[in-house]
Amino acid sequence: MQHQNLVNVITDALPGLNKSERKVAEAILSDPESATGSSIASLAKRANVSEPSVNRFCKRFNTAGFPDFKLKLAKSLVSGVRFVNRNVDPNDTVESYTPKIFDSTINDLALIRDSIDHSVVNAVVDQLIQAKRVYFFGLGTSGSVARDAENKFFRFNLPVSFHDDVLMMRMLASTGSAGDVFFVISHTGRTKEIIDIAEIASNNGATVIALTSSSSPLTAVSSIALEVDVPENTDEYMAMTSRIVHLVVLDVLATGFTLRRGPDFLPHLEKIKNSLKPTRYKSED
Amino acid sequence: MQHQNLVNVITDALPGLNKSERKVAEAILSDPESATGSSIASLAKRANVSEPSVNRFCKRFNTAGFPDFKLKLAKSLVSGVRFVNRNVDPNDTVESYTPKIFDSTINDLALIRDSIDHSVVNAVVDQLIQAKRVYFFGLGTSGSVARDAENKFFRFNLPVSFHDDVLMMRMLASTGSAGDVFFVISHTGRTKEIIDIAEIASNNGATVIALTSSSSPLTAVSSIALEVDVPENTDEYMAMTSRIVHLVVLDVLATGFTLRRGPDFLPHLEKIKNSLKPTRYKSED
DNA sequence: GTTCCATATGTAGTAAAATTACGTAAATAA
DNA sequence: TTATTTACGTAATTTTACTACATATGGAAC
Repeated sequence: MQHQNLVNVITDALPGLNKSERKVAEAILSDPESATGSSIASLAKRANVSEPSVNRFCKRFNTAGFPDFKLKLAKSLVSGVRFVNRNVDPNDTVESYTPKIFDSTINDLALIRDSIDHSVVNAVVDQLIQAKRVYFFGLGTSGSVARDAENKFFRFNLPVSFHDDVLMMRMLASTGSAGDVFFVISHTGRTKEIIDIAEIASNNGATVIALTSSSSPLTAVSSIALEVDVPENTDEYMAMTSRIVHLVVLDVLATGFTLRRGPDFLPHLEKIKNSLKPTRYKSED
Repeated sequence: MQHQNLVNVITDALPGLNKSERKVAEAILSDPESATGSSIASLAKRANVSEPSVNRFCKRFNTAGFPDFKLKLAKSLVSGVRFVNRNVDPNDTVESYTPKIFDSTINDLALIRDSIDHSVVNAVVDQLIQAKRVYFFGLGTSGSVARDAENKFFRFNLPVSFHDDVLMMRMLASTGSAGDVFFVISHTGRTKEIIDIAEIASNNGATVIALTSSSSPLTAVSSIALEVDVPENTDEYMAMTSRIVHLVVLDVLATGFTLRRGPDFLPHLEKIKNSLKPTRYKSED
C-alpha cells in the first residue's frame, strides 16, 4: 500500500467525481508532468474551473493542499513510469519499450522492498549461518537464480551447490538430514516435482527454505518461506521480473550473512576476489 | 545525464559552497524528505540563514526557485533511496540493510535506463532476428545471466544455447561462421579467455555481440557492443548489481525481438507457456 | 594597518500563490 | 414547487516566495 500511484488513483476515481472535479482531473491527466510545475491559478484556468475547485480536488485525494498534491504527483511520475499505459504495446519503438521494461522491473523491486518481512529475512540468515551445507534448487528460470546463488554463497566458505536436475534433487533430498539447508526457489511455488522434493527433504529433518510466492503449496511444506509476491505479468510482451526480485533477495541474504560473520571474515572475501585477477587484462586506470 | 540525482549533486558541491549556502545544504541533507514539505521560511530558520539565502541556494542548482527545487528534490528521493550513506555498514540491521540493497539495485537500473544507447539495442535486435543460431557465453556470475538468456530466447523458436565452459566455447567459436551470433556476456570485459574466444568467432565471420562495460578489450573485438556501465562497487558488503542490469537488458532485447516478429508470433509463445501447466498444481483462484 | 573592492548575507518591501470564509447556483428529494 | 443538500465561485485573508537594496565580511593592494 505504501504509496499507491496518484495518477492511477485519480484515473480510478474519475467516474465518481462531480463536474468541476472531473475537469480538473482531466486537465491533470492530459499532462501530469506540466501540472506538477504550474500554479493553482493556471491549472484552474486550464481546467475552466475556479481556484478553490482545484484546491478541493486536491484535498479529496488526501493531500494537504495544492502544493502537497503537486509534490505527490511529481513523485508518482518519477521512476519515469508512464503509468498511463505502462505495458508494452505493438506500436512501441526502442525508445519507448526500453524504459518500460526497466520501469516495470524497478517498480516491482520497490514494491518488494517495501513489503518484505524483515523477521523472515533474519530467520533465513540464521539458518544459513548454522547450515552444515546448502543446496540451491530451481528449475527453468529459477535454475539460473539458483546458479547465481551458488556463485554468491560459495564465497562464504560453505559447502554449497546448485541443482536444476530433478533426479539429482530428489536423491539429495532423500539423503538430507538435520543441518542441511535446502534452499528452494520457485516463482509459482506450484511445480509438483519441486514440492515433492521439498517434502522429502523436510521429512528427513533437513531445513527447507522456500523463495516463492505467498500461500503457495511450496510454502506449506517448507520450514521457512520467503514470500515474495511479484505482480503477475499478463502482458505477452512483458518479461517476468520475479527472477530479478529473487536475485536481489538473495543479495540481501548474502549481505546479512556477511554482516553476521563480522569483519574477521572480510579478508577471506578479498582473497577470493583477488584469485580472479590473473584471468583478466589489467585496467588502464 | 537525464536527471542526475539532486541529493548527490548537492553532496558533491558541498566543498565549494560558502558559509550560508553550506548551512542550507546541510539542513537539507540531514532530512531531505522533510525539506520537500517545508516552506522557504521554515527551512531558512532551520538552517539559521535568511530566506533569500535559501532562494539563492536553489538557483545555484539550476532550479527556477524554491518550489521548483522542492519538486526536483522530491523526485530525487523517490525510489526511496536513502542517499545519505547508502552503503551497508557493519552496524546495519535487517531493517536498514535490506532497503539499501534494493535501492542500490534500483539506482543502477535507473541509471542505465537513462543512458542506454537505443540505436545499439536496435542493431542488436536486428542481428538476433537474422541469426541462424545464437550462443550465449558467460563465466561465473555472467554464466547465470547467459543461462537465463537461453531460457528466454529459446522460446523464440531459434536454435540457442548457453555455455559456461571455456573449452566448449572455444570449440564452438572455431566452428562458427556468418549467420551465427555469439552473444558474449562479461561484466568487466577483461577476462582473457573470453576475449580470445570472441576474437576467434569474429575471425570466422560470425557476429559477436558483447554485453559488457564500455571501452573494455572485449568491446574492441566485437561486432556490436552493448555497453552498460554499472558503477563499480567498492563496498565489501554490497552486491554486484551489473548482472541484474544485464538481465534487464536481455529482457529489453527479448521484447524488441518479439515486437519485430509481430503478432503472428504470439500463439507460439502461448503454446510454450501452456506446455508447463501439467507440471503445476492448479491455482485456487 | 588602512583603504578599496568584491563577494556574501541579511532586511524589508512587494508580488504571487494558496487557502478560507462566505454566498450563490444547481441538483435532488419531499 | 419548495426545502434542503451539495456543488461551485467570488472575494478577502493568509501564507509563501521573490526582488531590490543595504550592510557586512573577507581578501588584495597600497
